[in-house]
Amino acid sequence: MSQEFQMEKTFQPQEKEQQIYQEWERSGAFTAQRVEGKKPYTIVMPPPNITGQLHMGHAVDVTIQDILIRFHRMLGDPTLWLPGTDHASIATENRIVEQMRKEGLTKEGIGREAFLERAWEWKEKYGGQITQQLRRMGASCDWSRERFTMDAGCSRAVSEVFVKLFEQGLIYRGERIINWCPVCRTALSDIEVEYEEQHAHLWYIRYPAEDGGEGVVVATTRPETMLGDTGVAVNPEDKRYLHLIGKKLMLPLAGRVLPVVADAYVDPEFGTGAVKMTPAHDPNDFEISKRHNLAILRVMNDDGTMNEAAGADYQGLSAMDCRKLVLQRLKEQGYLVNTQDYTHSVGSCSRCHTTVEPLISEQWFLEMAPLAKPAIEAVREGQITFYPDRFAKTYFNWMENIRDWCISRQLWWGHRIPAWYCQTCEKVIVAREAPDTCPDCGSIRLHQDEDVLDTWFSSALWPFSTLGWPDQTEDLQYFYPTSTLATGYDIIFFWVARMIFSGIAHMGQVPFDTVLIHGIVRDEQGRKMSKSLGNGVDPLELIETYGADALRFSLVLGVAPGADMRVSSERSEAARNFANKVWNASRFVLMNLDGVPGAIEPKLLRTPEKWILSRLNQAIRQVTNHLKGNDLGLAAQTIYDFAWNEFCDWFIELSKGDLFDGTPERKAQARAVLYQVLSAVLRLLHPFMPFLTEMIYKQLPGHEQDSCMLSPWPLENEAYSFKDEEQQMEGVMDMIRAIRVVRQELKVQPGHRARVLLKPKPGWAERLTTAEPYFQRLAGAASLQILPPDAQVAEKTVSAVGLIGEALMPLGELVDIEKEIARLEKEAQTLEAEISRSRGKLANEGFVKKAPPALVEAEKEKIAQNEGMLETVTHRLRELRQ
RNA sequence: GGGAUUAUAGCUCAGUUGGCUAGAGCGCCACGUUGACAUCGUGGAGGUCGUUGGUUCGAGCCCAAUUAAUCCCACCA
Repeated sequence: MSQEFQMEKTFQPQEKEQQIYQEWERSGAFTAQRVEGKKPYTIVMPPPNITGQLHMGHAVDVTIQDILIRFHRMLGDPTLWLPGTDHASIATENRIVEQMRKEGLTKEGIGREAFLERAWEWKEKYGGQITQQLRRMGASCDWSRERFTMDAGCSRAVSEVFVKLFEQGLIYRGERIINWCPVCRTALSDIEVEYEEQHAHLWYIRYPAEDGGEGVVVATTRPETMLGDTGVAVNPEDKRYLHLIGKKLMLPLAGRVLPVVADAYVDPEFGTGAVKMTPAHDPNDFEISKRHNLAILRVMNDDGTMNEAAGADYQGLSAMDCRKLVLQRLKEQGYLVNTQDYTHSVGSCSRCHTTVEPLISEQWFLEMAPLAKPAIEAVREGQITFYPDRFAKTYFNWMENIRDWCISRQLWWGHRIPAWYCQTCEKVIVAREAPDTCPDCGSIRLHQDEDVLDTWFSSALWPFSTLGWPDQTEDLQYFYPTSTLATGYDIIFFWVARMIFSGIAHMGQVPFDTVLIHGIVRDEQGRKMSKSLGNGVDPLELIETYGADALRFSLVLGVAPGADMRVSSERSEAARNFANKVWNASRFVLMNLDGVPGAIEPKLLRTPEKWILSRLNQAIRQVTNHLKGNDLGLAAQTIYDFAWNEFCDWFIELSKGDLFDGTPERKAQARAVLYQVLSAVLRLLHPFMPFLTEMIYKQLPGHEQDSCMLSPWPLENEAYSFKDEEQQMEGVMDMIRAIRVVRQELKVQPGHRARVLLKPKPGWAERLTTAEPYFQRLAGAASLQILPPDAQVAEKTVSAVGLIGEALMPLGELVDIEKEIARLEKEAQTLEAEISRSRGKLANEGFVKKAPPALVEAEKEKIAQNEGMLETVTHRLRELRQ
């Protein structure tokens, strides 16, 4: 062991991780370089909101992207991972309002300008916090290119797009029924509304005829809206109501006169077959009313209270209070004819969970159909691939039924809509820069629209706005379109779909070729993590306890693409244990090296060395292919298995003989192989566990000045493909396992060393001439003696039967004949069952004729092996029974 | 109402174009301080891959039906 050797006995991630990250960042290695003629690998990071803390969703996002980025960096691709943050208009504004409320302040009280100042202060404070936390995860992104959705460049892109779409007629302003959140006091888009089933009532109310006749009974879930009714609709085919069509009804409480109209939309089977029309507060009523020219009467204020039009008795009441009063009055006056329990879904604001009110309002909309069409085609034609591909269906399903997007928000924090209204001539001016005068009348009395844009309007431009668009920057030309977009399935609609149509519309090219979708993180009980449940697991805490590498590894190992995952401390613990295993294997190798090992001499290699090198080749191939195929879980599993089961459990143990007691020549080869395999393992593992691997890599003799992150990805080496040695090792390992089983079943003390007399199958004797140390080290053998096939052993022995022959161990008084017979009988049974299974397969003509020849051969081989073992076992049994 | 997903060891989950004598981690049982690691080692028990049909030489994997659970979308008052 060298003097300066210094590795702790267990892996202690906490101390070193941040230091390593700082070194990486300082070195400039994250900064992307454009290399002409070389295809770059680019990811734009889904920008986390500046509202707060890193959560598990970010942790998954970041881990997946960082794995891909580090992999491609090591492959030698020019690699850009562009980070940034999102202003998160409504989420941030709510948080600031909340903060102000605690100080006794209101938005309106301090005014727009002061509010925006506070918002920018917030951004400075918390925007930096989350990017620091991304660093804790090990995210190797290019901070020199960090962007913010509201920085000058991104804002310019937003204006540019808005103006362009307006000029194309795709952005328009209009009065429509929108989803209104009375608490956030803003319009919402359809996907910002979450629906859930609620137990409610269906109230049946009589609307008498104008002349005092019976009229009709209507059913409603929202009786308070009757104050805004302007008609009643029935189905034109409905015989019950034919006589009323065109007649007038009297609206109870309000006393207004309502026309009865006929519209095919009305389902005669539902309720009473007569529907009250509240065009200002229901999207269907709005549509029907437009067809029949019914009046539109809005009875609710922006804060969810009833307005003047609702009537003096109701003005100022909340919708709920109004409902109670309306029902009471209807009851008193005899109009309420029935009340039914009823379950229906009610929409709530995805931000504050207040019930949204559909109401008519003048807003800005983006017409979707013309944008959606090419975006659907692009995915259909394969310009973009979804992984797993089923999410393409989700995408199609949404895009094919898409409705216009309400893009204006009655908020202050965000991109202010670049529209100005002339207060003299009422012209609407949409422009990139604030105009001085009205182009029509020359007036200088211009007023900018008060609203801001939906946060996702700017996110939709992220893949190109961050690269400098609308300028044709070198970055934009080189890095666009980007490569992979990794995100959770919960934001396919919010973000992925919108980036796709925006990229096509403004860049003429799709924004990325691959969409890698992951699931959401759940708690140990499988529940969604949420603030209200308080079941969120803090990734930073896990980093503190287990290290960032363990957290990262636990988020990909054993996780199928697109599948939800549960976090549990067991998972992190398992990953931490693996990190420790790698640490200790490295520690062992480093302890036993003496400077930089010499080259591997293929001619001097022994079987286990050829075996591990050959197996390494396969591991490299599999990990590489899995990573290229976006199967991160399988890639992680492959490294895990190779490093732990093959390298640690077998190879390191097998190398000890040479390392401790070998000739100088043998020692040198053992060192060289250990060094080479360890180096490859570290590099294969680096994308998953960057800190650990970097720490160890720098300790490898000869690599003190190198970075694992920047070292080349391991390649398969044809010269190290040794099929025969792999087979040999399989045989040896099988024999060793067989001996271990026998020893444990007979309860042989581990310290009790037994002579092993091995009767090999034909062809194996000469391959086992140097195997003694392996049996000594791993099978508790005192010695290994190879017997001729016909040798008679006089001593009382137990027998372990393996693929390559029979191992006899004189265990003296330990041998319990009865036990031994029982054990062998069981073994014989297993073998017989297996042989008959194989026979059955081969007896099947179809199998022999149609299955691949290699498979048929393998089956025959199995029979031969199993028969050989069975023969040995039965022979042995005969001897014992004598 | 439409679409999708899941159902594999006690628990949590892998299983890439059908070839599996079905794996891992945790848990369980037994043994273990042999010069990297008890955050470890060795061995073991434990599954008719939800159910029923079908395609195929061959099905955990493909098809159909069925049961159960979950999720998303949808304007039925």
